[in-house]
Amino acid sequence: MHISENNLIPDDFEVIDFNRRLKSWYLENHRPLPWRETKDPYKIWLSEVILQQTRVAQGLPYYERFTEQYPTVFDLAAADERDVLRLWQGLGYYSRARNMHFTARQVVDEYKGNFPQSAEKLLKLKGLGQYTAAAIAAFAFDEAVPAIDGNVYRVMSRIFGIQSDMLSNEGKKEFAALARQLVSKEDPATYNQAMIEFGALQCVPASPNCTVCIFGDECYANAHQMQGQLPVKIKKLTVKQRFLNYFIIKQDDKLAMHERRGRDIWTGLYDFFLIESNAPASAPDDLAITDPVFQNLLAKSRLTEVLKLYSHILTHQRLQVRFWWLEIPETERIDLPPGMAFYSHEEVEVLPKPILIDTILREEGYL
DNA sequence: AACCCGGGGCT
DNA sequence: AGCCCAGGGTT
Repeated sequence: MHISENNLIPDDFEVIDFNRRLKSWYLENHRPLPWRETKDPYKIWLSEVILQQTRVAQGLPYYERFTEQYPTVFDLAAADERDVLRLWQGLGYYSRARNMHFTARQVVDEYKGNFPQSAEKLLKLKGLGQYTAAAIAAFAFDEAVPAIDGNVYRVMSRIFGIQSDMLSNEGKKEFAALARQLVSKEDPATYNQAMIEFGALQCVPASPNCTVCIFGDECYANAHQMQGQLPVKIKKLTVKQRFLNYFIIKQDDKLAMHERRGRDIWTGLYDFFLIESNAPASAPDDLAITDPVFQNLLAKSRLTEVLKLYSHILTHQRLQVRFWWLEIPETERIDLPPGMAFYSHEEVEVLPKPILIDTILREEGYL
């Protein structure tokens, strides 16, 4: 295959024919998903944010709950962030929910509830990057822009033999240039759905069945048996090991919790009094706690160790977590560490929590 | 450009 | 154990 200088598409490659066959494949093979049954930009936006770095099977129930609880952008804008995060609990990447809530309010306040109708304008909104802006523009407003997600990178790199690093800025530009040439001007909404679905169902990451692929004849990866090498993703990920020691301060069936703030993990979610250590701690003494408030707390409480050690894996961190119960007698008057407050059983249930915190409360029989 | 941000499922 | 997932924000 010869590739001309200003064109990533081989001279003998027919874009119109490619689009026709892709669309035909999509109409026969696509999954019926609820966000494909609507042109409502709000619901499309919601589905796109939920599905960022999240599989359909995992995101689907969340989409159903969100559209029921917040059917319009006005409902989401009127909600408390805490309730939005609670509904998001378990999906991870919680800044997605906080940004979505922020942007819902902006769309209501500045745009009277009407989303901007082009990818260029949508891109200015917080939480919408190149992919999501293009997806909403194409799906809701039929703009002829390519929405390039992980599936699409894979499909393009394999069919056209693009070996640039899809994670580098340079590589992204090359893929974007190719995608602009491919996108259907007649039906960009179906084109984009089809590219994504084709990557999800046919051109899968591992062991694709290329013998039944409609593009098997012209696919570079198939011809060169490079399905396992494409797309090229060069990532430098360092996984940090952390040791978390949680003290669940309990009095009169209430738990002391506080909202996490700052730039660490789980911002906006609630957890317990936490002491991080550089090595595993087998007893509170190992932690060399000098905080007088906590020392007083420890002196007046009954300490119970949770024997099970919890390991929690994040993309970039491996958490080794130990919990202790700190039960304060009902008659004891104590001060909590700064920022912490007691929450009743019912309140603990509805607070947004990291899945790890929710898990241990269930395993300990509290929830 | 590099780093940070969750959780689940599959191989 | 490593990889992937309808990525985006911050610095």
